[in-house]
Amino acid sequence: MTIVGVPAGWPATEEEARAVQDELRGRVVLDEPGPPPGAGRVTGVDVAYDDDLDLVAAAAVVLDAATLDVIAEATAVGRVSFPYVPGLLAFREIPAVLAALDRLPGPPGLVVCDGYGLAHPRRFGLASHLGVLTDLPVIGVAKNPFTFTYDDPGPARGGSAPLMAGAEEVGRALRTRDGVKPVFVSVGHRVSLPGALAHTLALTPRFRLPETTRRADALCRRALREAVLSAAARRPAGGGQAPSTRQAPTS
DNA sequence: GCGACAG
DNA sequence: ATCTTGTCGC
Repeated sequence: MTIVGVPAGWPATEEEARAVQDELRGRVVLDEPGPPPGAGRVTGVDVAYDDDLDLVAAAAVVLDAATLDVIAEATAVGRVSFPYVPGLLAFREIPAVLAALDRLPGPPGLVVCDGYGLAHPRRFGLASHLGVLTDLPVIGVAKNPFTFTYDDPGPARGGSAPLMAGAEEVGRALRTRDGVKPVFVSVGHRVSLPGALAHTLALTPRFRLPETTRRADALCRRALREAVLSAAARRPAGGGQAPSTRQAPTS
């Protein structure tokens, strides 16, 4: 199995990463409504990690937007490309996600990712970054409010309230199921906020989280397990093979 | 300065 | 994200 390396020139420090965000931020497109919900394709992307083995596994799962049936899926396993730093999540996830998207047999349509887009300290979260690099329509659906504030939406599915960064609305807290904690939706690239909300509701007929993220989450965990197992199998230590009897290094 | 902080 | 047992409910 091929292991995706860290791209040449990938930021190595937080300063470099922030500079990249500042440079790419201007390429985000916010004046397009995006594809209509409930038609065409919707693709979920997600990533799982094994920090000990320095492995990251990404998955992309394409659904028929009308039926939510799986049309296609792809995975990629790579080297961890950046530590987790709040505000710099994209640098940790994007190389593997791009590799998984590349391996899809057809076009992804709208992409839904875990995390944020516009709702970001520098207004350039994962969903925006992925959108700029692929020019695909992308939205972000996060499970936590990050540093933002919001008033509780109405208790019924469909209720929403502004997600605020100070006095600026950067997304919405959206109740996708009656009486269940909201999710946090923000625009990534080439999709309007109402469009992002409509897509999120279309993807949550049964569960709090979009069907896209659920499928992608399950697939990337599976891919990571298999990568960890095959890595262990290639080494004597935990792979069930005879222990190595090498000479201790003489200093 | 300290704490909080998507995944 | 990930580490983790049992438990409540459809």
